[in-house]
Amino acid sequence: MTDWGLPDMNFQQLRIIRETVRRNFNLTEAAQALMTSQSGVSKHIRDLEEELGLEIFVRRGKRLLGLTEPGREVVVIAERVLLESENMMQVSQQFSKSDTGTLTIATTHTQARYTLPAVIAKFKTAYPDVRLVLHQASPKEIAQVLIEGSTDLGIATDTLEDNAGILTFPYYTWSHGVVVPPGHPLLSAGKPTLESIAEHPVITYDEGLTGRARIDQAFERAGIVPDIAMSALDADVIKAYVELGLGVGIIASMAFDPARDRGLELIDGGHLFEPSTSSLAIRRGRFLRSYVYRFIELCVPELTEASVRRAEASI
Amino acid sequence: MTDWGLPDMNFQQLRIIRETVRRNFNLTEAAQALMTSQSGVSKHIRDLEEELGLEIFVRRGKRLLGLTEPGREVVVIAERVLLESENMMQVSQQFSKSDTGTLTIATTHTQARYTLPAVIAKFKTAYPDVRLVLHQASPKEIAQVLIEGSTDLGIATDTLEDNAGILTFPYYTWSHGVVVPPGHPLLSAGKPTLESIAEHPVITYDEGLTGRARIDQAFERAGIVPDIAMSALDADVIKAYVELGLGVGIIASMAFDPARDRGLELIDGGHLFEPSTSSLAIRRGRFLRSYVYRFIELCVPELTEASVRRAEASI
DNA sequence: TATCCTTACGGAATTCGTAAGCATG
DNA sequence: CATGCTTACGAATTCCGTAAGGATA
Repeated sequence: MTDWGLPDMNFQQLRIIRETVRRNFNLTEAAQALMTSQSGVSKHIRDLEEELGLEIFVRRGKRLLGLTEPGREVVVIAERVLLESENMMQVSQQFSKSDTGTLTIATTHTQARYTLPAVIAKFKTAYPDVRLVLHQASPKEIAQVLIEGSTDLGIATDTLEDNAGILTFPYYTWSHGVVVPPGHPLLSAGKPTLESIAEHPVITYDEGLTGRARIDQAFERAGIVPDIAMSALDADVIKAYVELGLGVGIIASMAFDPARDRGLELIDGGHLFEPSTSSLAIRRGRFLRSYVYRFIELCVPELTEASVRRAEASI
Repeated sequence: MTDWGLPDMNFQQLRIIRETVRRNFNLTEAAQALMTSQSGVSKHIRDLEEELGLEIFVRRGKRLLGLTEPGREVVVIAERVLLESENMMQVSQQFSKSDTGTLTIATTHTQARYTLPAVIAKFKTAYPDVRLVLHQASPKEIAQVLIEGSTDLGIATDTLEDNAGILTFPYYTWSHGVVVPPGHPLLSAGKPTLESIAEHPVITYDEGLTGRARIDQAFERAGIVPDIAMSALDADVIKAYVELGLGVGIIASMAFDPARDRGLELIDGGHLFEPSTSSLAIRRGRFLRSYVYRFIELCVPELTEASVRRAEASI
């Protein structure tokens, strides 16, 4: 080419440096993720560096170790470019196939199992041709797939990372409850207290999940150290062990279904634990198909497309 | 290629649709502007349309007439992508050659001739290796080259178009003055009034230039219809004709230099005309080399890089 | 030694541009 | 009929992937 100074990078190069960063500077992995060859990846990086006239990556010998100072800036811009290019595809499909496509939701077990089914049922009848992908993940993973751009919507209770690229909206507020087998002493002593609960082994969520922080907080404030006999990733597991008599369970109250969970009793815990709020989360700057907004509206009627867009526009 | 759904557009395609819009949908011109062939342009557009699965341009037969509804969206995104890709080049040069490069300023005659020389002199000593390009243009053209991205900084007095993509900062405030040949009757009658001025033929700026609106406004409010004997693009021309005795001139007062303009006298007009404000303007979202910020600071010391960036970040 | 990056090189795919064909005003 | 867009097709360029070479932990 004639060195005319026009930018001559290409999208593949940008994808490659983005992926290289995501894969911790392992070109082999990056190549696999992009379904291409290492050699191509290597060359593309060198070409881009040459074109920009600087080194993007810090190298020791032949290994890539990290980003240089300018490299950090370059990657940030590359991510913006790629985000917009993906938006372009989305916008196009919005027009060409407005009610078909894929809605990808990353969420925790609790939401997927107890909250979303009703919403999803409604959504499916309204948009039968939208393929729904439910990606079950931890809050941290949810934040990651959001910023990566592989997910439209994240739904979780706990910290969706205070990442500037992620925008959250309150979904609904709930509190924990206590589940016990029928005939359990806690059922006959009036409203249970933290103290009375702590007399039994406790089974609840793993750390960082479904408001576990609220539970720890409550006991800590009361100066009580409960005997956490077991912790699990989801309420179904907890309930199963409570049913076996291994202890009392503390779960999100919406995870209790009187009809299904006949072998258990739920005691409201609103007076014991701070309420938790589950949130909807989207990637700032990502174009969302109109049905994504419809889905959000099904979750929270006040969250119209206009209001979400407005929130995104503000800092 | 395997139709894997990954975006497979390239920058050239985006440049082409952007340029096609700018050239009023004339592919021949767009091709020339991008230094490539019409056929390539034509094919690239069709390829992109096929990839996106929609028509970007409205066609009648073989002529392109405008943008389709989705086309408008696509072009907006394309412009963002290209803006960012250009930013990437800028950022790179910022690092690789921090104090060399080009500063492109689009401005009107008045600024170029009377205000900027002092600033530019200072700038040149501070940044001897920065090439300075002064693009003299009308306010409307200035707005255009700013949004096009071919200019770093715009400086003008009059409406820099209320384009959302352009960010303006007040530069300095000034008012018009009246220039007359020595011995002119206006010099001996105390402070001139609009009435007394209107007794003579008036020579001033063309419409839309250098605060001409303020002049018209003043006369109109006073219910006076001046005899605009001649209008010109710049003060030098006006002064020349005033010197020939064709009338009294109304010019920006900073365009009068007592040392140079010995054949004329300036009468202050601050009591007659509303003051005008000249502005600095930049393209929102465009990365500016650090020396551009230094230049702005030379113009208005309070306008530091940080404050400009802050203004840009806010809506 | 196993992993990982770079370079070399041949083949595939894309892009480009000339030229001819055709539509529009 | 002059301008402008499209298509065709050969040439130039770029991109890709295999394979070999060399560096690193």
